[in-house]
Amino acid sequence: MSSMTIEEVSTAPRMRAADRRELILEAATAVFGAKTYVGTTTDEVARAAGVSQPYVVRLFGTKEKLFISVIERAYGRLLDEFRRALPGDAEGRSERMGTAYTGLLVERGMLSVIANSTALGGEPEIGRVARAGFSEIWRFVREDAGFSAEETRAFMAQGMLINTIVGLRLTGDYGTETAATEVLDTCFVDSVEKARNLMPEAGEPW
Amino acid sequence: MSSMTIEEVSTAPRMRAADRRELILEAATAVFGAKTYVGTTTDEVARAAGVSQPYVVRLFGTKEKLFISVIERAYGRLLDEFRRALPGDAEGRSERMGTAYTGLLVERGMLSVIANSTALGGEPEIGRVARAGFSEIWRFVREDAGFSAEETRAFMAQGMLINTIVGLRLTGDYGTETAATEVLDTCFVDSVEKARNLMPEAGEPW
DNA sequence: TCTGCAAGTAATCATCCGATTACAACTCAG
DNA sequence: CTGAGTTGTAATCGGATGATTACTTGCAGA
Repeated sequence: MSSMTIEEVSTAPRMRAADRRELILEAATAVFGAKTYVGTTTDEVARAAGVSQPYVVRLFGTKEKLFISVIERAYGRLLDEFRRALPGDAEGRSERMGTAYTGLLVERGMLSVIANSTALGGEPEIGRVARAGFSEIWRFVREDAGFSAEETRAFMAQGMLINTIVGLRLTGDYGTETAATEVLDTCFVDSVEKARNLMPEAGEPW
Repeated sequence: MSSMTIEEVSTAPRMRAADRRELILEAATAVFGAKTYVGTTTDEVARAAGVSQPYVVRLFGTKEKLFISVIERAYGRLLDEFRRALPGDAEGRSERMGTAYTGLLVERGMLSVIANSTALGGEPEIGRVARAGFSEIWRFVREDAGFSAEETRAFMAQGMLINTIVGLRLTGDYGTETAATEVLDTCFVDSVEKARNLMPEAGEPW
């Protein structure tokens, strides 16, 4: 009674669990994308989402289940964007889908999470989900977009090269290093600047 | 004196440090390749190499420095193989180099380690080495092998797709799943069986 | 032969991290 | 208005892991 203690806002503002889940998934995508699955702690995800670490674990069960939700959501978003890129002349389809892919860079960690998932085939649970995601994309490109097998191979390969550019943080070397300059120039013919602005820099995570 | 205790061979057979280093690098490549950089413990590497964990740390300083040695060695081996694939008619060069790349699968973890390194551009030290490795390969393909920029892009992209096939453990789904079957058929036209035999299976690491 | 360095280990430490438990506060149906 | 379910946190635990320390053993050259 003698002293009035300041009421600290120690808890996050109330929110329905479904909304909180989505918010955590968004934050988790950014953190997992920047630091890989194994390299990320549930506490970092929690802090990025503005909640406590135990709450993240309780909402998703385990870190592994959280990551599975993250990559399922990422492949889902990718399919959404590809679907939106379908309408229009068939010749421009590949380019529109490529633009849709790099456009996902604005959603932090989205591409990196997909790239990371393709390295985790050895993990029993995560591997199954990652293979399913890859297969679904392949099937979409092949059937819904109507690419030939060879066209699909080339398209997917190009996507994996873009993942590498992002993962390696090659944009920082553009202009000063030959390989980085050329790979960016050939991958993003006349949209290099736009692509560079969307990508993470070399100085650490994202 | 009353009891004769069995002399346990508790220490590894003596070896010169340089040889031991190479032996550890080989084991580390396999383990890092199977479980990623962050997911691997120095103790696992030590056991795979048949030495104690502290000795691994002492020989390389830190886990990070060990991994850097591993990826430098991997890019070096890759360049060796590419060099050996150069001689001969120019039209077959791309195919010979592709074969050289998949041939590296026999050296456990080699390709996976390279793939993993391309996701670690955010790590200050490792990122620098990984970017240098990528640049060196690009430069070789471009200058020594004489590919055009566009040919180089396509060649590298194809390599990244192969990394994905390995990382996802797609070979296990060959024949039962359409996407896996098609991607393997298009990537390894008439050498699918050979490639499958070299690749890790889905059931965990390698 | 002996001695000094190189090769190697056992034991241990401090830290980190995912998970569990127990509790607090908000909200809304009856 | 109340009480029960939902949203959320603080505290803490046990196991793992990278690194350090202190020690042992083998070997080659003076």
